[in-house]
This record gives sequence, C-alpha cells and structure tokens, in this order.
Amino acid sequence: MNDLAAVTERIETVFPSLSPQLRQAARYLLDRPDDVALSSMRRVAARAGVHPSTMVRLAQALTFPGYTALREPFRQYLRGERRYAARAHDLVARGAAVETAALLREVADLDVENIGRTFEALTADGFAAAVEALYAARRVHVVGLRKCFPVAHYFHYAYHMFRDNAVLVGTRGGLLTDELRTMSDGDAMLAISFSRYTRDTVKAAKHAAARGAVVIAITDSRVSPLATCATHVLVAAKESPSFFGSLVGALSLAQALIASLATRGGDDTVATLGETERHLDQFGTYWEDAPIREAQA
Amino acid sequence: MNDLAAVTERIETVFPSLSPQLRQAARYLLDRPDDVALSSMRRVAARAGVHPSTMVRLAQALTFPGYTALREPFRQYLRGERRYAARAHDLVARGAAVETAALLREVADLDVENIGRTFEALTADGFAAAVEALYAARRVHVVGLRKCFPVAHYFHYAYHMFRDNAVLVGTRGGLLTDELRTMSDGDAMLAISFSRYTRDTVKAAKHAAARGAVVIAITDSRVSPLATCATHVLVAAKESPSFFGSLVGALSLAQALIASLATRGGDDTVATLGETERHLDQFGTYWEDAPIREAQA
DNA sequence: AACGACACGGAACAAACGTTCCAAACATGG
DNA sequence: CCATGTTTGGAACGTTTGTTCCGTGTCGTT
Repeated sequence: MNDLAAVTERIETVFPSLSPQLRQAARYLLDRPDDVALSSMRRVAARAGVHPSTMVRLAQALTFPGYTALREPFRQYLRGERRYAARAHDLVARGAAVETAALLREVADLDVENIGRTFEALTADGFAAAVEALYAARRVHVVGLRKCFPVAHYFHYAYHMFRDNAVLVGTRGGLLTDELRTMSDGDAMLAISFSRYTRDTVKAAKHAAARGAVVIAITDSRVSPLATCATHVLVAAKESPSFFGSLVGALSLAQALIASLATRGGDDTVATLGETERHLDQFGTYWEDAPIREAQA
Repeated sequence: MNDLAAVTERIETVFPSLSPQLRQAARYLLDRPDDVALSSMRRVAARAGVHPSTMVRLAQALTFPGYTALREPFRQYLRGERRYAARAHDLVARGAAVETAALLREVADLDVENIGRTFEALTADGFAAAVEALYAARRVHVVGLRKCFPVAHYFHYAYHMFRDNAVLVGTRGGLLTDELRTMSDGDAMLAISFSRYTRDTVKAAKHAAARGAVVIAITDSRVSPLATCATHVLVAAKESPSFFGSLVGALSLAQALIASLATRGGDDTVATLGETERHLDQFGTYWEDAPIREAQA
C-alpha cells in the first residue's frame, strides 16, 4: 500500500492542483527517487531548488504527517526492490514484451559503450585545440546532412544562443555552393559525417580546407574522408543494433563542444544567455502551466 | 577504489585483528549493507548490538576519518547498482587542458548516467505499447521544436527510410496549424519536448489528443505538460553540466523506437531498406574513395 | 599485588536534521 | 481601492546525528 508506486501515483494525480513551488519539489521526487532515499531533506530541497519548508508542505499535501514519513517509501524501495534486481536491467518484461526488453537492454548497453569509447579516444589537448579554433573563428559554418543533420542542428541551435556568428549549411533550400562561397581563412567549419559519408558534406569540408578555413570534423574514423581534410578530428563511436548507426556519441561530443565554448566565453556568455532567454520569454515561446486550481482535462 | 567491494574486502582482511565488539560491528556491516546505507549510525549500532562509539572506532580502524565516510560507499552502492562506469577517466591532460579534461569527464559521466536512468525508468511493456501504437498508425506526425528538433528530425529521417507515412511537423515554414489540420483518430503523434516546454509542441500534442490521435511523448517527466495529454509517455533523463539539457537520453530512446519499429516490420522493412539504399547510391549521394575502401561499415 | 595497555560504555558536544511559526509577497474578489 | 486568502522564504525550535572525551573495567606482565 505504502510503496513507491503508490506514492508516485499519488503525486501524479495531485500534481495539477499544486502550487508552482510544490510542483517543482514534486517533480524532483519523481525524477530522482534514489536521491530522496539517501540524502537529507535539506539537501534534496536544495537540489530541487526549493525551500526546505516546501518539502514538508509537499509531504502534508500528499497526506503524510511529515517529510520523514514521505521519505520512508523511497527508502523501502531502494532497500527491497533494488536488491534483487540484477544490475541496471530491471526492465520488467512479461509475455510478448520479452523481446522488446532484450532490444532495450542492447540499445542501452551499446550507447553507454559508445559514450565511453568516444570520450576514451579523446585527448583533452586535442579537444581543447578544437574548441580554441572554434572560439577564435570569425565565422563558424556547420555542416551535417542526412542522418548527421540532428547533430549539426543541435550545435547550431545551442551555439546561436550565445554567439551569432554561426551558419547552418544546407537549410536554405539552395545548393551548398552558394552558402560556402564566402568562406576564407579566419573562418572555421564544423563538419559531421559517418560511414557512407554524404558526398556534399565531404565536398564542403574539402572546399573549406582549400579556402584556408580550419576544419573540425566529427566522424567515425581517423581515416575517414572527412578526417583527411580536417585540422581537428573528433572520433565518435556509433555502435548500434539497428540498421542505423547510433548518433549518441557524436551528439555527446557536440554537447561537450558547446559546454566548453560556453565556459570559454566567460561572463559575456552568461549575459547573452540571459538576454536570449528573456527574449524568448517575451515572445511567449514557452508553455506556462495552467493556473493552480484548474485540473487538466 | 572506494566502492563497496573494496570496503568489504578491507573489512575481511582486518577482521582477525579486531576486538570482539569491533568484530560484531564489522559483521553487521557485511551482513546488512542496505541497512547501513539507509539507517542512522545509532540505529545500526543498536541493531548490531553495539555501542555507537564502536561504529566510529570501526570506521577509524578501517582507515576512514569517521563513520560518515565509511557509510558513503554503502550508499553509493545502493543507488549505484546502476551506476555504469564511464571509461573516459584516462583522458590525458597537461597544463591548460586540465579544466577541459574535467569537463569532458563530467559530460561523459552524465551522459552515461542519462542513458542508464532513461532506460531504467522504462518498462518493456510500456515501450512495446508505444511501438505498437506507432506501428498501427495510419500516419505518424513527428513534432519537436527548438532544441528538441534534432530528435524529431532523427526519428523522421530514419523512419522514412522504411516507411513513408511520417510527417515532420514544423519544417514547411508555415504554421503548425496547417500541418495538423488533417489529423484524426487512427493517426499517431510522436511529440518531443523538455523543460521550458515549447508552447507550440504542447499545443500540437493537445490538439492531436483532442482529435482522437494516439500521442506518444518523449519528455523529461511524467507530469510534464506533454505527458498529461499523452497516451504513452517515455521519460528521458537530461542531466548536463551546461546551460543546455542533454539530448542523449531522448535520442537514445528515439533510436530504440526506430530499432523496434524496424524489427516489428519484419522482412518488408529489410526489403524497403535495401531499395532505399540502392536508390541513394544511384543518385550519387555518398562519397566514394578511389583507392582505399573504408574498413568497417 | 601492582602496573600499564587496551577495550569499552556513558556523557557531553557541535552540527545537521525535520519541523513549526510568522511575516512578507502575491494574487483574488468585492 | 481595501480586504482576504494563498503562497513563499526566513528564523527559530527541539531533536537527532556523528563524534569526542573521559572514566571504568579487564586483561597480561612483572
């Protein structure tokens, strides 16, 4: 009756009627149950970005006498459930879903390995050099087509939130030629491509290199056609159980690049990010929760 | 080094040289590690039939500064059954790149954890149901805007290689309204959105739900505005050291969906994929290396 | 029998804990 | 506009926490 499942269910049902702060607290309970079980309330509250009182109030809103009582199911869960679960793979599967469970396990394992291998193959110096090249560039062209487009898009989108000198190539409906015409030294190109390398991506990179631009490549091998014309090569693992190579390694690399560039930018970056966020808010980009009393239909 | 295995090993080696009370305490640590992780020292001491001081002394006998330090591995163990070891720890760093190395380690660790947490929160049945809904749909609308667009794009691109009934919403330069006008029951929508949920994505999902379509959501919480109107909810972890949440968990989920759908399609899918590939080849999409062919596919 | 060495329990400590209460801040309806 | 009812953060409460210190008891040695 008092197990975690019952509690989380209760949280979910009550959630719409909670105040903003209580919601934030409630979300954290759902997100990080193990943290709730093992840390003190004050620490949990801090990590959830909420005042300690709020945690007590949440507990009471869930009809518990206090936070201590609310925490108990979380502890019992960790103690009991977790103990007999073999490793991280406690995907419960019954009947027909058993094959699905196996596939999920495989995907999870491979992607974990992909990230491991990707960062393993990296040297901090090489990576830092790539970051420096991007940072120093007058303009940054980002090229990634077909299955690599998500990575290129991510980089461009995140990057443009704190700097405005990036161009995402291949989105204007026209030929790449036009978008690359103005490239010269002082510019940089981030090119992303994996086996069965898309011809246009390779051509773009070669063109950039010929024009004297610095080319940073995210690719799957140090001897890929992209790597051979790049100044900085970042190799990503892409193991996958399906017909499609995994993009997780490449994406994680791109995220690391962004994080590093943001850090490198210092206070200016922080300021710009703040402005960007405010701007988006003003335009009503984001969803705002319904008034507290209203329950969702 | 500081994991539970190391601690228990140390206990066992030191055991013979301990005093009776210390032995009794040590024995309890070995017997009930989960109790050690979750209860207070005084309670553990009581249950072990030992004075609180004894616990502190035991900790010091094991070369820990105090009991708190001794308990930490026990806690990490409980939460950390699922803590995959990222192998990026041997990033060589010299001089200025030492900060970069730290950042890279953090990114790698967090993304590994993201994948772990994402798949952990999954039930094979729930996932299989989502796959089934997508498979059975007459048409699949894919919505993911702003930072979630990469995931949406990935899914649509991979999907369209073996089935032609998917629509990537928001790419036609027009309003979403037009692209969603024709939705009805029998259709499905894959909607992707994370915290600061993009308004249009939520609106699209609500619209789809109102029209009787099945909504599959990839989001960051079971109580996100997207989740509340979705039939199937897939929760992805998104921890990140930077201002931008990590997309790795969501992407891995999307990849799992694709893999599952491809499997579900059987031989037809294989045939279609072959055709698609041949078609792309004919159009000279891919780069061809004259002399050396790439090892590995 | 006397001694030092050691193991052990009791009492006291500061710090951290969960909790309570109260006053701002905020929104809501008259 | 004021009055009213929530929501929220700050300060303080008493308790429990891990830890330290000290006195007592129990040995083995001389």
